Amino acid sequence: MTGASFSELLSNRPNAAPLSEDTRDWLTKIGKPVTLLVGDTLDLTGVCLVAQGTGKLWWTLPNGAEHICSFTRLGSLLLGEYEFASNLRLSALEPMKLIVIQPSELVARAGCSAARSLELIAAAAAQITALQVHAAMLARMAACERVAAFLLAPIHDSNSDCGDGSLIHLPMSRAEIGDHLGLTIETVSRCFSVLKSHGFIACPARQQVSILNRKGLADYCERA
Amino acid sequence: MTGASFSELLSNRPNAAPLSEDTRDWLTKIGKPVTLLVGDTLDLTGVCLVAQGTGKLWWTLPNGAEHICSFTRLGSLLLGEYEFASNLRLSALEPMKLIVIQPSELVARAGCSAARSLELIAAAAAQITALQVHAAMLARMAACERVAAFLLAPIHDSNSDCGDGSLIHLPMSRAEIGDHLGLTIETVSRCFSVLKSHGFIACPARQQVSILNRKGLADYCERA
DNA sequence: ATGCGCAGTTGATCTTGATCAAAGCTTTCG
DNA sequence: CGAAAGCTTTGATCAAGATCAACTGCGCAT
Repeated sequence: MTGASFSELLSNRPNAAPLSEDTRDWLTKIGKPVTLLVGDTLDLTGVCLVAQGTGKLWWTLPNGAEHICSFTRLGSLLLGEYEFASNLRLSALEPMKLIVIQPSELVARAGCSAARSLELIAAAAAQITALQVHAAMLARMAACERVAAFLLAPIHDSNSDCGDGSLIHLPMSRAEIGDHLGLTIETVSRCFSVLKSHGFIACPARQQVSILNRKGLADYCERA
Repeated sequence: MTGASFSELLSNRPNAAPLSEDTRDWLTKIGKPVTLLVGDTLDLTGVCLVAQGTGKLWWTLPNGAEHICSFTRLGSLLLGEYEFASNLRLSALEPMKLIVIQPSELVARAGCSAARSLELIAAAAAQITALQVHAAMLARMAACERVAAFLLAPIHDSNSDCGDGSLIHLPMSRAEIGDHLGLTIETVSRCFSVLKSHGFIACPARQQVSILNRKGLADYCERA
């Protein structure tokens, strides 16, 4: 028997937490605003809400290599630093606006709102699911399939209609895509070429990808 | 520059959530007890607290292969199913006792206890960190290093002193270890042989591993 | 006790992706 | 406009791990 399709699971990959307007406002009020320019890096020391721009969440491995845990997008709630010192850093790939909330503030100001806290739990649970899917992808999918899945991730859909012909802006380099997917620059590039040769995508310009056949891309992922 | 050591990060890998006695009692009260025999499988439909035994948390990939997200241990709080239907299943590797809590119950019964909710958030954040480390491991570490890291994971330390000479009981098969680490049965077996030949471990009996040189194992992981 | 069956180990070969190397493009800056 | 630097792409080779296959050893049941 087979399980849920990857594309189905991937579409549940919002590290953009499904927070309500109310909770976003609340977090914005109790947190401190931070602005990052492209290339700026912030050592995360607490929970962080992304109010604008795309960034990469990464840490340095013992051997000095960089591993990108995830790319953030508008609305992402970064919870990984809630209480551990895992050396996570956030670097801006586009100009970013953040709200940084110290966990202690979260506790002190939560007051009596259980509903609000439970919304945060739901957001965290969504991230757990997303990370489980990502781990399965790293463990099981071939290189090109990972790249295909990466292109289908909703993180890219912010400004597009998500259908065939939609144009995706990729603010990250091939190296960064590789660092996220566990591949080298060269392999990522070759995978793009393969997906192009299948007619699934086109690369009209640097950092831009056009999805020519979304269904084809999705099916391609399913082989894993 | 190099980041935190893997073994350091791995030691932060409690999918055993650091829940307080009070919160565990509360969850036990609002949840429903479930008993699993070895081999029994439960479709997870909510949050789940592990009160006894070890299990595997897994789902089926589109191609029919099994991917094991994690092995649970005493005290694990399984949150991944909080609101998504990601087809996660829990199978018992040892006799298990569980407390299954419906998310709706969690909301309805949380009452006014913000502190309690925030403790759940902390538990979720710990899992997020653990999953990020696991993803980095899958993306970057070589086969033998992954197996070494797996043996060092605190999940195995329940009944041992954690020092050199400590004996670990592994209730899972080579195939299951491979399904968790993204490796085949054969590769896992070969890695065990390599670690034995280095004098890091010994396998006195089926499903048992003796850690002869914990420091050596840890250093071995750091090469990644 | 004998034999069957399964988990684990070991060996040989093949494939995928990493590594090493070189050549195109783009963007930037003088 | 032109040179330089940085991405990206493509090619050739190599190595780690998958795959295919055989064998070992232990547990269990007849």
